[in-house]
Amino acid sequence: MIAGVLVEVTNKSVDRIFDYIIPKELETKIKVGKRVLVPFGSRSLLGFVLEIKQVSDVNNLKEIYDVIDDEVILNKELLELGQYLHKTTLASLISCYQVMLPKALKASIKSNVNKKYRKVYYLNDFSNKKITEKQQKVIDLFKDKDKLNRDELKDVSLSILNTLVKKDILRVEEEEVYRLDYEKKDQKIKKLTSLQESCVNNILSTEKLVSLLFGVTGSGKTEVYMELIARYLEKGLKSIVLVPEISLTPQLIKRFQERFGERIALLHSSLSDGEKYDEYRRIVRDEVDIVIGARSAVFAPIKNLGLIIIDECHSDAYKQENNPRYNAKEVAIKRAEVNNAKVVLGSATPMLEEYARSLKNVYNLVTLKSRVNGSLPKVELIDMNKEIKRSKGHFSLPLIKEINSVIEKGEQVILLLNRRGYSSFVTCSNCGESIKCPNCDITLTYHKSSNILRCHYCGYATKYQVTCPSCHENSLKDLGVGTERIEEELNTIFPNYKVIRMDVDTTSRKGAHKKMIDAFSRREADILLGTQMVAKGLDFPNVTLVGVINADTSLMLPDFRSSEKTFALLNQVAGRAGRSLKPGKVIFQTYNEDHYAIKYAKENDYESFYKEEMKARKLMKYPPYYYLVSLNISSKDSKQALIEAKKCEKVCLKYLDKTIILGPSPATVFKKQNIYHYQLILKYQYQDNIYEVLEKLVEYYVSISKVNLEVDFNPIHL
DNA sequence: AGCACGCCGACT
DNA sequence: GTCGGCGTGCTC
Repeated sequence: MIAGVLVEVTNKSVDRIFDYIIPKELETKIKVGKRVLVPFGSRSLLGFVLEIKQVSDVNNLKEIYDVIDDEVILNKELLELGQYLHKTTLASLISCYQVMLPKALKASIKSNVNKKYRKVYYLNDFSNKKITEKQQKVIDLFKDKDKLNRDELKDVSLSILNTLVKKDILRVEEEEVYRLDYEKKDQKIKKLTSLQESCVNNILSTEKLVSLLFGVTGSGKTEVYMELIARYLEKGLKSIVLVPEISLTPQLIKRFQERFGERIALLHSSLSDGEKYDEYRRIVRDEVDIVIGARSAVFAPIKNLGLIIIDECHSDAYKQENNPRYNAKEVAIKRAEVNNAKVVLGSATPMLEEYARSLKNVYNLVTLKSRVNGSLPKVELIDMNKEIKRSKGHFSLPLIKEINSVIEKGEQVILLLNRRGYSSFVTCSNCGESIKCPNCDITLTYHKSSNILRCHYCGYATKYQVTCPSCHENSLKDLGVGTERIEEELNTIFPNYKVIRMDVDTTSRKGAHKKMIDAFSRREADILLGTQMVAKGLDFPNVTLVGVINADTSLMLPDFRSSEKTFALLNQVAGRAGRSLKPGKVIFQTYNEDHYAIKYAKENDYESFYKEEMKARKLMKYPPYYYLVSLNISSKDSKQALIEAKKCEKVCLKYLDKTIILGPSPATVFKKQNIYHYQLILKYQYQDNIYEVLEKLVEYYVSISKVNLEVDFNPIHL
């Protein structure tokens, strides 16, 4: 018998099936979807068995060394889903399979993630054996149990146990354990409002595959999700809940655990590889009813899948920005089709694509217009063009006043620093030069705590010095605003208020995020200052003021979605205020009072924003009116990169007759890790052959090792 | 991707 | 004469 194996090498040139002879002794163990160890050239590699057959076209086959798994890793659905990803993203098939699996189950010879075991002791017959007093005490512990694990025997010294084992009174076995502990939570079920109830019924009764739950912040979308999950469970159907990584807060997890107890699996980046492996195995073993996780949780091989919920469906976090460049929303819809399941998208600010599909009746539109508690907070705009003169640092007088009055009342404040694209960098005030990475074409980011400048692309780091390398004056200054800087300003303006700073730097340590949120909800601080993180999904009833330091920085990005992103961010952060009985207030500081994204965010007027933005998209031929594809052509040799980019343009011009082709132009980051990047943008409405043509093009570049072509369908950024 | 093979320069 | 640079080509 012959096995067709896809090996672990993530290179297009070997991304195909290699045939191997199955040795007799492995014939019963080998199955499609299991991992095997095979000889490959001069090395040994892991690979997935994708087919088992009688004959091969290749002679001189080698033999499979070994089978790795007892159970199948890639079941039928995952096998097909991988093929689907491969076809729709043009990424290598092996990378499509790897992305679906936790590290422990990827085909990788280097992975050392294993099951965790602990010792369990069983009591044997001990009649007519001599037993000391201490030993008897241990035996007494077994009085109504047939086994005890090491934790339950932690008061007993190991030497006593060892003696008992030697005397054959106790028997030891290794027992597999899960690493994650679940605190038992008291069950809480909130009664739904009649509005929420009718949303649930609407979604349950729709014929449509996808429903869009369009609900303002604080309208209780999570309650709707939980009720839907419960109703599906009554039918024996299970659910996957996707949440953007950044919104997957301990608060949210706790709410689900209070409702559904232990039958939840979490798949989430702050878990260790071992913990993820355990959670994955609980899913495979059918020990959970609900999977909650970030993007890749959409691949969770849960049985009897009935419902996939995608919360904050406007978030760009559902798109993977490296290969395979898939979008979890599309995968969810694909899985729902295959499993005869339903998809629920939820957001207060849906992506234009999603709202447009709902208006066209492709999706079932369900609206949840009012808040559970009270009304939406009042938003005030501060025109920083006028206010900057009387401001202290980045804080306008009205914002300072408001912060004071709120904290005097014993209430709390959230401050958002809209930092996108504006991280802290260093510029020479003499010659105007800013410090760039020698390998990549971007400015280095200044990290104050360690006093180094670091490149976010390649990790290059250098010590910060005041001497400018270009004009040799001592004039290098730290510009741009970071949360650290704002924190300092806060400490100067409000020396008596306690501030918690939450950003990538302060939350990277495991559990740090949860600690900060807990501390803030216990009112151990007056102000929570942070980046996007503070805008997403947090629920603090005592927060009555939300301030946005710089509402408009994200408008400046060279990105066709910048208005949409700004609107969504402002809308969300505003939603953090006044979530309980106390009314909330929101202040946006801005230099662009009249921009429609700011104006409609102030009014909380999604529909008007939608109409205005749709006009712009139509005019500029952007989604949802046009589909986009971005091609990235790269090479160590910048000239060759351009030559090949022009070649690609020619091919597109020739075969893609109904497509608008832009470029080639230098990519947003032209030089990255000493490789030069050119970009082509394709825009089309109807172009049936586009996958075929681009697949051919990708194939062609497999054989050209000096040049690389990457294709991104429906890119989020350009 | 790795790793072997192979063909040229600078060293004990 | 040999060590080692990295360009090229192959992996069932």
